[in-house]
This record gives sequence, C-alpha cells and structure tokens, in this order.
Amino acid sequence: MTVSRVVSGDGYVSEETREKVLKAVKELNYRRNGLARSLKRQFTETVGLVLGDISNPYSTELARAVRETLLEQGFNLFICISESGAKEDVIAFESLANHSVDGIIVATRSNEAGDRYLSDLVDTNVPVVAIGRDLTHKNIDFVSPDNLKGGFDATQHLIDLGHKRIAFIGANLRSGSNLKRLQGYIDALEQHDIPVDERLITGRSEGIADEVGYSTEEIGFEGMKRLLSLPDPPTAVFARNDFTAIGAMRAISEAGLKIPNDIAIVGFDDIPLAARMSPSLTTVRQPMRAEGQIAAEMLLERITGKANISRRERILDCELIVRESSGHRRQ
Amino acid sequence: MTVSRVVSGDGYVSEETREKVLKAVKELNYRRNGLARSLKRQFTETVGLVLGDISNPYSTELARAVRETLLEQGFNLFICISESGAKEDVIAFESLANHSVDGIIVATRSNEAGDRYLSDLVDTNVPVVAIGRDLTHKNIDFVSPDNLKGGFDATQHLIDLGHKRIAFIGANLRSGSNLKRLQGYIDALEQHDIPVDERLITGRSEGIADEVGYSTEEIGFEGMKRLLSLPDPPTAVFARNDFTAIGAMRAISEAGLKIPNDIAIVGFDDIPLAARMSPSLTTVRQPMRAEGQIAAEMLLERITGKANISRRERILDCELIVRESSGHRRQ
DNA sequence: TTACGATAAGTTATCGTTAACATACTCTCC
DNA sequence: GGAGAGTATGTTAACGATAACTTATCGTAA
Repeated sequence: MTVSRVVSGDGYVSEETREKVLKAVKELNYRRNGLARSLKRQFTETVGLVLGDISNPYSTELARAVRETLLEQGFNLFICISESGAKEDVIAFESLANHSVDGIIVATRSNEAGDRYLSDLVDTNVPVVAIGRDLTHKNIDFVSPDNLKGGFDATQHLIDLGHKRIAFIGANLRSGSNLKRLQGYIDALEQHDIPVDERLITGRSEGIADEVGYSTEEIGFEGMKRLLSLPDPPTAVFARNDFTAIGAMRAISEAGLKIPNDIAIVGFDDIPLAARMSPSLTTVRQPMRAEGQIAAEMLLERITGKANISRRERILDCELIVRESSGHRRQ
Repeated sequence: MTVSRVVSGDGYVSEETREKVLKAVKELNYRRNGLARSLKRQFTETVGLVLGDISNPYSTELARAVRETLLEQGFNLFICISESGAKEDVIAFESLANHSVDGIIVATRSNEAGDRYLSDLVDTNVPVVAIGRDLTHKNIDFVSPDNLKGGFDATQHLIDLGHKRIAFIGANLRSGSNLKRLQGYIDALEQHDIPVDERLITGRSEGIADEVGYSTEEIGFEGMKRLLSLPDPPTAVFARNDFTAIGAMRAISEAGLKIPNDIAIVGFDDIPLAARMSPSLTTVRQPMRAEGQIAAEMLLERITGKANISRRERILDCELIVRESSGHRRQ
C-alpha cells in the first residue's frame, strides 16, 4: 500500500520511506501493472479510434484532431485499423473493449455485424461516437460533414458552368455518406429540371474488390471508362471522393481527352493531392479537423458525463473549392 | 468457472448447461472483462506501434504491413501517435505498457528520454523492435532501409548526369537515418573527387518548429530559398525525403526556374505523390511494406519466443526510381 | 489536560478472471 | 466388478493493484 502511495504520488508518505521505496523500485525494476490498476479503478483514461482507410489523408487528419483534443484532457488514444468490412470492424471493437477503453470513436463504414456489436457495447455502457457512419442508436452520437449539401453544391457548380450531362462516379448504395452525396447530386439536377439519367450514375464495377475502402481510385478509373464508352458521354463528372476523381482523371487523359475542356470534374474531400493535380482538382472540402475535434469532445462528455445523454447529431458545413478541373463557363 | 468455460469455449461443458449460460449471458448483457482475463493470463495478444508522422504515407504503409502480419498470427494492433518528440514518445510507450501489450514496434525518431524509457521497458521483458530508430540496445531488434546506400545512389545519379554543384536539403544532425543519407551523399561526392561545400548542405532553418516531423515540406522550401540566394547556386539537389523535395520544387518554381533544366532534384521515400508531381519526382524508394512485415515478424518471434534472442539488424535495399525531375545528362 | 487534526503506515476486501486441483458421475473393457 | 478414461462441474488461490478503513504518533489549540 505504501508503495502504491509512492508510485501514484498521493496520500501521506514520509520523505524517508518514499526514498526507500523509489530505491527499491529502481533496483527491482518494478513497474506498476496497469491492468490490475485499471481493473480495480474501473477506467483506463484511454479512448479507441477505429479507422477504415488509414492511407487516406482524411482519416489521418481526423486522427490527429481527435488525439489533440483527447490529450488536452489527459486521455490516450489507441488507433485500430479496420480495412475491409464487418469482420475486421468486430475484431477492432472487440480488442478495444477487451482493453476496457473508456470510449470508442468509429469512423468506418456501416455494416450489419459491426453495428450490432457496437450496439451491444453501448448497452454495456461503453460510450460511442460515430463519424460519418450511418448508425442510428439512441446513445450513439453522430458527427458528419453535410454530404447532402456538399453533393448539391458540387453539382450546382457544374450546372452553373453550363453542363447538362453530368455523371456521378462511385455510387455505392451501402455507404450512407455516399448515398447522401448522390442524393445531393440528384436534388441539384432536379432543381434545374435536368433529367436524371441512370446510365450516368456508375457504381462499383463487378470486378473490383467490394469491401476494400482504399481502392477507390480504381473505381474512378473503371467508372470513367464506362462513361466514356457511352454513345452520349457526359461533359462533366462529380466523383464521390478525390481518389475516385483522380482515377477518373487518369481515364480521361488516357482516352486523349482534356480536362476541363472536354470533361469537367469535381471531387470530394480536398485531400492535399487535390491541389497538386494537374489540372488542380475542384472539390468539396470536408472539415476533417472539426469533425475529429467535435467527436472527441462529445465522447469526453459522455465519459466524464453526468447521466445518460441521448443521441446528438452534428452535421458540419463543407466548402466548395473551385480549381482548374471544373473549368470556365460553357456556351 | 463454468461460465468461463462456456465463454472461452474450452473444457467440458454439457450442451444443456452451455445453453443456459449463453441465455444468461444474453439476458444480463454480460461481457467478459478483458483486463481481469489478461491480468490472470499474463498476455494480451496485442502489439503496439508508435508512429511519428501519421500523415506520411510512409508511416501508413508501414502500419498496414505490420498489421497484416500480426493479424495472421491472431494478434491485434494498437497504433499510438507521437508527433513531437520525447514527451509524446514517453506518453505513448507508457500507455502501451500500461495496457500490457505483448510487444512494441517503434518508428519514431530517437530521443533521449524516449530511448531511456524503452530501455527500461525492455529490461522488464517487454519485446521491442525499432524501425529506422537509431537505438542500440542488446535486446532491441532493428529494421531500417539502407539510407547510406540510398543517399549514395541518389547523389551518384546526379553526378552521372553531369552535375558538380549538388546540394543536400534537410540535414538534421539528430536524426540517425537522415545522417546516413547525408553520409551517402558525402561519400558519393568524395568518390568522384567533388569537393564537399558546406554551404550546399542546409539544415533546419531556425524559424521552423524543431520537433515536428511533418512540416518537412516547409524545411525544403526554406532550404531551397537559401540555396538559391547563394552567389553560386547548385545545379542539382538531393532532398532528405519527398516532402522536403516537394517544398524545394515549390521554391524553385516560385523563383521562376525550371526543373530539371535549371535545377535537377531527387527525393527519398517514393510516396504516392512523387509520381504525380509535375515534373514527376526522381526518388529513392523505401521498401515500406517489407520493413513493416519484417519488424512484425521479429517482434512475434520475440513474443512467442524461446529464450532471449539477442539484437538482430536488418538493413533493406532501396531502389532509385528515375523520373523527370532529375532530367537528362548535361554537357 | 484533553481533544482534534494532520501525518504515517498497515490491514482487509475487492476488481473479474482462470490455472490447477478436487470431486463426482458415466461408460467401456478386460 | 474394478480399473481407467472421458465427461461435467465445483473450489481455491492467485494475477497486482487500490479504496476504505484502522491504528498510531505527533503537534497544537482550547
């Protein structure tokens, strides 16, 4: 007990004893066992963050913002990667739960088994906040960019530039955020009385791995090739995210066409690469840092929290960043 | 005890009892407490990875390789970020140690307090493997790209193209891997009887934050500006890494000079962005995946290991990727 | 003098598991 | 019918810390 008092530095210990203990600690190479400590104390001051595609700058910015916010409050962050769907989601949640983290922030895409496991966790009083994950539960907070408005703005921008045949690349009915971007695209078209042409909305092509998040560039490439083979190809493209847009740009170049003269293109996210592309990519900027910070704050409120807070939602504004790839107004 | 047997799924339990237990588990929302379990069992099947700059694709590729290798053996991975030096290193190591991970892979730059803490951990039998971290300890394995040869090859390439005034950007005497790259640069010059000009070796400029790993682009930008202001500026530049090279390229462009005609440039790492730059960046490719995989394998051997293995070192070959930014041979 | 608070250290029970051992029953085979 | 193996469950004692309580000493204010 006296050792405990010395090591944790509170309670009464005489200077003399403290020194003896510290000496013994050094000699015996003693380290306090964190498991036993946490077991007794019932908290770990640690939070878990589950990320999908860690190669995406979107994820890493998010992680940095989350971490900074937690660190201010003395909480540590463990990041788990879940690259390919439900099974890995569950593994990640499970391992975080096994280490008794005080709360979890999830930023992977929704899937049935993962959602079920999360619900169970929440039911055993583990605080959870979801970022962009389409998961409705009465005790899970939700932070997301305004994908609907973002999709709308991107499309509106292309319409304003005089385009009528505007394609959407990378539709994925299972992904909630993506669905919203697609919905924004459709809303914008309808508002301007432009008919929605199903053939201009490309989804995943069958040959490409389904669950893997990071190969979206390939999806863009394949999708664009398909669009270019249409009898009446689009003059503009809105891609679900920047990687998809970049893949589409490659397909356009390889077809010998010019961006933005032949085809204008808009992406989503504003990853650092977007500004450096040639031509630079017009895109919708997500407030990644804000998302991370708000999610962390919400989680901390739940952890240190007074009673059960019920579900809160925060939808954050996105900003259209106009660059070269969308070009100038057409006649 | 019977519950334990049911939940962990080994030992004799009758079908009838098992079902009763599972029913109760569901009803009571029971979850096995991982802390208590690990406390008793003395292992967690979890490994910690400490990364510096998580925004750098180098780190994320590493993390993915590490994770894949661990997952095959049923180990989980927790990633900790340590962005700015010793204090955060120690926090990361400490929080991993507190959660009793079975081993730690460190990929941050060396610093005194961090190294000391790591040594202490190793002395309490926590297996540790260092990636690119200049840390010599009899029980810490070491994996690294061949920075010396990489630096040599990059410089040799510029010499072969006919350059005599070749600068080095981003010298940082504290970083071991960087030092090796610089040494390779010096070796190459000396081997070709080109005098080493101190003014052509730029270090960190004083105004820039010291410890932060990810602002190397700024270092490249500032360093290049300084080089351009010399009475006799270089005709070629070798940058410590691709971000630094990209910063230098920006400075060159802003000065109205052309790459590679006025100044040739070579980077290090081969991040995805390198190939997409305009002009595309000649660089030295690091075998990031191999580094991660080998480090994970070494760690697993230590964890599941028979007796004390003593320090092993693996230096991996790099590959010069010639692109546009180094240009053609000069007269 | 008494009493009370501050200081210092020890005792006990507990956090939630599981390894190891103990007990009991059933079956099979010689 | 008894030995031995296989099945099913229960008991005990850790794992290593700490919260809460107890005991003891000392100084000092009433």
